[in-house]
Amino acid sequence: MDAPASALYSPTFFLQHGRFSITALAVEVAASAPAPRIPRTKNQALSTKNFSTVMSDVRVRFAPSPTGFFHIGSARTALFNWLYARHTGGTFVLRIEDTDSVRNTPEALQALLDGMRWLGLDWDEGPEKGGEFGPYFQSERTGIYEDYLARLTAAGRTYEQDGAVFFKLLGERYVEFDKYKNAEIEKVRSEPVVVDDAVRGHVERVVDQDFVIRRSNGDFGFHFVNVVDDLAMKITHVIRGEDHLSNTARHIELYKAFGATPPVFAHIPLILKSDGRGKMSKRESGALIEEYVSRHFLAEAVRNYLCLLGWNPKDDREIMPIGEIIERFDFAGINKDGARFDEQKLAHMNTEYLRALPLETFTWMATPVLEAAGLVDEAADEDYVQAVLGLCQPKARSLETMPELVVPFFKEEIEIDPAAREKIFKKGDPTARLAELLPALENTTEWTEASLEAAFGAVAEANGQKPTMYFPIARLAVSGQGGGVPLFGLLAVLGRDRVLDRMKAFS
RNA sequence: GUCCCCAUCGUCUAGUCAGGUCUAGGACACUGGAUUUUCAUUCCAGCGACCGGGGUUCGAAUCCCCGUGGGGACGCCA
Repeated sequence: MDAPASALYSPTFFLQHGRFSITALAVEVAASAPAPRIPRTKNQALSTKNFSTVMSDVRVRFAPSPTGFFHIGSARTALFNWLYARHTGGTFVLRIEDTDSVRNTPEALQALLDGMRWLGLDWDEGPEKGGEFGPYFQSERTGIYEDYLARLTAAGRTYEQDGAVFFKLLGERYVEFDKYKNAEIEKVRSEPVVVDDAVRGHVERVVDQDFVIRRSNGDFGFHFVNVVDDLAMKITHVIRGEDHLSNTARHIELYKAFGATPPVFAHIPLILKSDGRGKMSKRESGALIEEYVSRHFLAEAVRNYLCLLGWNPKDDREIMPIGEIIERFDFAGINKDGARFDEQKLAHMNTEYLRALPLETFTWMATPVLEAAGLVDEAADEDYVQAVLGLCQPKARSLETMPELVVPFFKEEIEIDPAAREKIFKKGDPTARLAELLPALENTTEWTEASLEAAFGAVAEANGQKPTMYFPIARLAVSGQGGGVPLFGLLAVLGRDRVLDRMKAFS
């Protein structure tokens, strides 16, 4: 944060260092939104326009298996691949590993594609998009696998056993008792495979057992199809979770058997549980993208947080427009150790993004949430809604909690919060204060924040009280709550009739 | 059990590759103040870490070794 004094107030400084650049984010979000007040759809695409990239030969892919929901770890892997493609001006391929026909359903695929779109991860080749290296569903690529298998067989690198096809390693064979498998296993003394990982550096591992590339039911195995597809689709960089690091040696053996040069591998750290042991599993709270969609998180915030889970720009920047992240994203900034998932920090980022939104956009996003809560309907006065939300935005923590904040504005029958009520009554009878307030408010000709504030001041003075004496009482009577939006904004927006009625009704 | 990867505040991390500027910086969380005459805003401060032990060196968070701890892989799952 050290900057020469002269640079302190330059726009550049703000853009590079300050939270001020959050305005740029807001603009970005706004730009991605359709015209204000059109109901927000779930799959609002996030704009990634407005930054220049140079085309390159880089080809990366995200290859999920659509077995249910969109896991946060998968999303982060997709995100890193996407970032790298956009950073290099390369191509981002989406390939669906749907070889397991039992677990893969159309709904699962839809959930995945929706999640990708929600996060703004657009793919250049893949489902619904096509491309010259298709098909992009593994279930439709059997012919290709047959061809590649034939090549391996022709080279004498396969054999059949129990109806399955095995990949045959090169090297001297011996039999050993394996404690883990609790059986005698045939092993191979093979040369260590070297992986020059873009994140982890030089890694060596020995593959000492032949492995299945085609199951006895005819399905091709993961290692085989993965390598064949990456080869056939001319993938140049494989960015995936560290759980695949030990598989990589096997994959490289296959590349070598095909006489091909392996792609660059980049193994990214795993996302670990918030507490407890091990990696984040789908059962963990907060593990699924769907959860953030349904809780009305801002996709930009989730994406920004995910970018920082395992990668960082090496300075103290955290909240950044996606264009800046794309510009700065590189393997050098990727960490090696697993990162625990911190929902609180995500929530904080979400709040920051929410507050930075232009009011129009904020209104456009919050309205459906209020509708879902039954507070607002089609007939609602748009100006009133926007006035209310204008009051709320600076105080809002999340869209999810907006309804409880705005209840007094949209429900005629307010409920008095017992705890807040008790706090007030402990300090003396509030109805006496209200009685002092009422005539003054009834006589207030103007109904603005300023005039109301003046009226409160006059009442306080006339009764020898501090104005603060009246504030919490008025708030409780009018909203039923002990906290919330600023008092005079509350009174002004609520309007004279409602305020007076509620004060009179309060007991 | 075997192999691979990793190791800085409670959490995410900067600093490590090219050892000194690190009495270790930032963010979240937490605690305490201030300001906002009310408030779920804002500001400030505090708390708080180099896993342990050996080396190498004038000097180590940074390099080496050994422990320990954490993570992952070892399927006819992907």
